[in-house]
Amino acid sequence: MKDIQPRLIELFKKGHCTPQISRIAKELKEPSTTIHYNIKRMEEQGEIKAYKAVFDYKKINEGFCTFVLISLSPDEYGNPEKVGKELSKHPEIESVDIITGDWEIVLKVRVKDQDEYYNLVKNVISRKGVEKIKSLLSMKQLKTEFVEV
Amino acid sequence: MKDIQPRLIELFKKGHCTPQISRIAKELKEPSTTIHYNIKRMEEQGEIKAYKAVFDYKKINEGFCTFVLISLSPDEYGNPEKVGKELSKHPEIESVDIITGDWEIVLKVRVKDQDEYYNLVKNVISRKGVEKIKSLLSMKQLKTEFVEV
DNA sequence: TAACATAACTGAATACTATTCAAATATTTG
DNA sequence: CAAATATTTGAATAGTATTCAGTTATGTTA
Repeated sequence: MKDIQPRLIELFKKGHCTPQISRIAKELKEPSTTIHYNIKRMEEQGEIKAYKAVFDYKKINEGFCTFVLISLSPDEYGNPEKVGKELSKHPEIESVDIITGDWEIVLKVRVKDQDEYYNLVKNVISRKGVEKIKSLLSMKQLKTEFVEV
Repeated sequence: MKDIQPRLIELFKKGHCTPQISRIAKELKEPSTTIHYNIKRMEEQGEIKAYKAVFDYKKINEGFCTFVLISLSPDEYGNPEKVGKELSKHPEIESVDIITGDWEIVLKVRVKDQDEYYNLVKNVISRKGVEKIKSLLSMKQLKTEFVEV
């Protein structure tokens, strides 16, 4: 047992996949070289950022999912990008957006359970500049990353 | 000009990609047949749901991104899944979660601009059973679908 | 509108990669 | 501990991406 799976999950979250050119060609009824040409152009122009896997997160022990609304303290209020970029580095955080309204940042977070979530909030999210947070706990996920689950 | 691009985007949002087994094998320094075996098992067990592309959504004219908090009316309050599943069908909606707290459902939505968003709220989101909504507008996306952008 | 330049498309040849298979090794179960 | 099951692996095969050169379409300029 080499414990390949956790390493695969780590790689697949961010990329390590590639388009299925010939299947797309068949489906769109176009020559595969034409599909190839168009895909490569989209990659060069930066329209496509990555090819990655979507998981059944429950099955890979990341079934505890929350949206975290963050309010920044006055001294960091004008600089949400700095805080946001720091948070982006953490693998448990799926998305980081700077938003308008009552809150400055919204995160989507995936961890195993409440205990892990508590630790993440304590050690990562509640950092300098974060004044208040509100967690919306996902009870059930019907669609994620454009994929119905 | 065959206008391949919009068709590619549609396909890539949900799948039509595949793992790069030999590159993963090199990176993990394991035989590619071992990698192949482990990936296929994860697929069979349903741990991997899809292989898909992540876009620079601004560049593909989906730069207007919001989180939509939905409150259901008393008659649909006990049945958020029905409403959520309906909403899941729409290609502009990236994710649908049923949540705890003051709101029942949270969506992540991607459209071109404010006009398109207005139409989506009017024609799709404000349906029977949806009592009140609150939109959090994403000013800047630092990370999405685990990919830093 | 004609001449030119550039971008998009495509078939054939090639290089690369996934997949299959059979055998070896490791792990679990009774 | 024996038997069954799961995992790992190299070699052979099947399948797919990529390259290249030529063609067609589109856009630009005088």
